[in-house]
Amino acid sequence: MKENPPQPTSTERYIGIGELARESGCKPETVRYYERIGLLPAAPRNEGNQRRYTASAIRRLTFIRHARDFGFSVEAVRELLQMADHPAMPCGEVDALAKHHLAEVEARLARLTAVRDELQRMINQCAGGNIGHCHIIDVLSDHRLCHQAGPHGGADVLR
Amino acid sequence: MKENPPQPTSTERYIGIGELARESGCKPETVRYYERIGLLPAAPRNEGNQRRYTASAIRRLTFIRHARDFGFSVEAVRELLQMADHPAMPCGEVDALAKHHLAEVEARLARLTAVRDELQRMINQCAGGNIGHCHIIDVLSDHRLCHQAGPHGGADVLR
DNA sequence: GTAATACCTGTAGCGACTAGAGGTTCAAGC
DNA sequence: GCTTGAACCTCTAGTCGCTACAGGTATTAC
Repeated sequence: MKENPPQPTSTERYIGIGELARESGCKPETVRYYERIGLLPAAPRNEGNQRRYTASAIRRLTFIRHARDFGFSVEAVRELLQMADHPAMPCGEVDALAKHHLAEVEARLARLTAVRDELQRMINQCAGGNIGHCHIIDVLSDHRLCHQAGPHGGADVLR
Repeated sequence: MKENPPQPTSTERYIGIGELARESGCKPETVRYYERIGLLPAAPRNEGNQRRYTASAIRRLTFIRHARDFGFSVEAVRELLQMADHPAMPCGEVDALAKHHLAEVEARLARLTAVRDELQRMINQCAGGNIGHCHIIDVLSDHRLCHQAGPHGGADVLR
């Protein structure tokens, strides 16, 4: 089947989902997933029902991947995309979203750093005998042996 | 119905799942989940089919929670528990597991630190105009504006 | 013409829980 | 003894952000 897509500016080059995925550093499944959840608009199809994309889709998907790489949630990316689609609006909201995310990243960093320090301490203090006298097991058994007060930030410390 | 549990040392005090959960800092649902996946042994039941626990369950669950707080995966916790159950064995494996986990934590820390720095940079450079000239949107749109080379560590940078 | 590749839809799985429905048991007060 | 409300039971489905598969169709290269 020949390329015969819906009618945008007819000089534009169309690519398939595989090439789009390669260009923007993800997988075709992920592209379809983003379309399904509405991060990407439904792509026009050729006569064989396959999705055809233009350069603007590459740009949008690259933006999404980049924001995701920064750890923004899909919902945050959705908001960022909406904002990016309105260039005339003031960028206070973008700023706020980024700052909020930064704060979360910093909180995670703090918890993760505490966990690393405690892990290092318990490894350093292990004398290498048997498990009955293993400092690592001891620390895991008894929170009072930790240097930090309180829990380490919950089971999702790494998220 | 009176307390009339299966017959361990009959002086031991039995508690319900709610108290166990409170004592060890998690929820009853989580306790049942841990039993289902085999981290906790199936608890003995009273005549009304409710789980009854002794102090040893509190210790085991506290160990699990503490290890999870450190970011050990459930599978790693399973291994740690097996090791802790054999106090006469040498603790080399415990040590190796902890060191492996430490390496992962440090890798995450490095990625997260890079993300934080880049986030900070893009927020600092935002002049506060409109979205069309927003440095945050620009950086997200174009990876070349990042100071770091390569991707930031994938979408799961925060895990 | 044929074979390899790319694409399609729909569904299920991952990890580590969490939440809810709909029912049973327990503990306490009267 | 009765009633009330909290705690408990099982089973199922939902969370997040994909990823993988099954079973089919379209395109492309030779």
